[in-house]
Amino acid sequence: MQNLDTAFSALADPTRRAILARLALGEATVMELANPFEMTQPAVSRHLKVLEGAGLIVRRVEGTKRPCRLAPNGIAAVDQWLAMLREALAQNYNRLDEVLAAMQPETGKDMP
Amino acid sequence: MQNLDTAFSALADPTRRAILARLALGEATVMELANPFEMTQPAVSRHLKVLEGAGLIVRRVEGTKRPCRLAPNGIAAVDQWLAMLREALAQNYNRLDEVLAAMQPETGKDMP
DNA sequence: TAGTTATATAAACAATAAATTATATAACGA
DNA sequence: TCGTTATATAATTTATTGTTTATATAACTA
Repeated sequence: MQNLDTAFSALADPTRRAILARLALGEATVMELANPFEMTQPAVSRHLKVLEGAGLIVRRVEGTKRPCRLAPNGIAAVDQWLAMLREALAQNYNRLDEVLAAMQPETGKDMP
Repeated sequence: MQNLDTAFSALADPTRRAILARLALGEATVMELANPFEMTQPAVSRHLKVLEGAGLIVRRVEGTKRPCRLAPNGIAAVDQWLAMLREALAQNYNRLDEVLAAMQPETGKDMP
């Protein structure tokens, strides 16, 4: 699934996660994002393009500025996929529970 | 945070996600994982190494086999980070709610 | 012990990605 | 209109990643 590829690899970069964390506080322009990071403006522009392509942020036009904000449903696909893993882990845990419950409680056996 | 880097970039590869999805059904050896994918065994071994390095899977030794399974808390860090984003989005949504609530309800205006 | 099976590691290569510098576009303000 | 500000794009370089083939290790099996 292409969407998951782009979303996860967008999230894999620490600068992009920092940008998202900044946007969690509210809208910001490209320069407002570029300043705190020791990084050139073109570099930040590219990161924003990646985040936009992954559906994690949206931008509007305000004169010469392009304020960015978090996309409301940006992490939906990622959440859904991870939910599958979580569910599988929970089921495995339950299965382990069953195994432990089914075991004859043989006295004196040391079980880790 | 190094852990998030490795976890997210491990999840960014579709083959590795497919491996995790397979392991969601239960333990599997390297060859059991390699067969369904049209991919050589060394390639799968490398993917498994990446997943193990990211803390997403664990392996045990069973004779000459190395069965893999999902790591119980593998996605904990990822979950936690994404929870931050979700919370931020919810807060932004509440803020929007406040704005809408504070607006004078001018009659006849069409509001989406 | 010899052969086979299961996995890991190394070397090599193509493709991708992140960064920088330099330059383009386009709106604003004097 | 001219200079400045905000952002985007292009070209280039360096680093990383995913893959394959070839080879190594190590445990079963006959």
